[in-house]
Amino acid sequence: MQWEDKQTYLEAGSPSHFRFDETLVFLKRSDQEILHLVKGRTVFKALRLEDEVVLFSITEEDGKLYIQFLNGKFNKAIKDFVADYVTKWFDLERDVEPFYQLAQQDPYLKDLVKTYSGLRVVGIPDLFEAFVWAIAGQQINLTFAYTLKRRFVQRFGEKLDWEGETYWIFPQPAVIADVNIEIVRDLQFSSRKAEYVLDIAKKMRDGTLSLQELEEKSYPELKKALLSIRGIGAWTADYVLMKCFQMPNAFPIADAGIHQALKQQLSWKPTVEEIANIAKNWAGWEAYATIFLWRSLYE
DNA sequence: CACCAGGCAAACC
DNA sequence: GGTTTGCATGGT
Repeated sequence: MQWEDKQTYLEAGSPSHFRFDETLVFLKRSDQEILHLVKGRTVFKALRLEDEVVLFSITEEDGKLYIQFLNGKFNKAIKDFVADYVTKWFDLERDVEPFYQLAQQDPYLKDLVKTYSGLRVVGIPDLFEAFVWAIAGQQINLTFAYTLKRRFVQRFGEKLDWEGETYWIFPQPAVIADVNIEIVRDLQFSSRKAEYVLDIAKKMRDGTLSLQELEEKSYPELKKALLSIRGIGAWTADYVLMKCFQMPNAFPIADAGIHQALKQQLSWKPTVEEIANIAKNWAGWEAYATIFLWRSLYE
């Protein structure tokens, strides 16, 4: 992904099989989302890197993507960081042509890839955020999961006020590592989930768990490493591999949403074995099959 | 009022 | 060892 430096903004050609408007649909799916703001066809987001907070926007026009820096901070380190973040966030670097090839021949995907053509994985590049979101969302409905995330961010995160809007930034592990667990429980995290989140925050603060170290590993090694962490089971491991590590073969097969989406096509609820069988045809692209199935659930 | 949600670990046979 | 249970609350 080549982002061209235009001083106060970056520009890149929109990749093929990418529809910015599908990304926007995903980003707008909850009105409780406070980690970004969508206005019209533009996304606004704030990020912290070291000792600076950067506010930027992303939009698309005439087949080109633009990242605009809004609060006067755009040195090279910031530009590189934000360009990398956005590239991962929207999975822009992936050649998804092979997925479309197989999906067009697949009975469960062929209509979906036509209807939602250009949909990509919208990731969670921040590892700690990915863990917290996945753990918070275990075994509860998405509405309540968003409520938990919003409370967590508003209680522990930092914010940037800019031209009448508030931009929240997800808290760093070091902040969460030292909070009283009772405060997290008061946000209506279960005791277990609060423990998981604090354990992970401590590991990340202490450096015994880090993105750099994990990035070196292959899929099976990485999954094994994640499964050894308390609170991370098979579903969460694959969810994080898909959303943070951008692994197209990650597949949270026990996911309730996958089961529900396939149930609508089959008119009965498939077992995990039946899904594994169906998914043989998706080899290497299970994460992409998953997001199209999820997409079919919100009309 | 049941039962299910983008599950998991600990307790229990 | 495989199976059951508690967690938290909102939606249907």
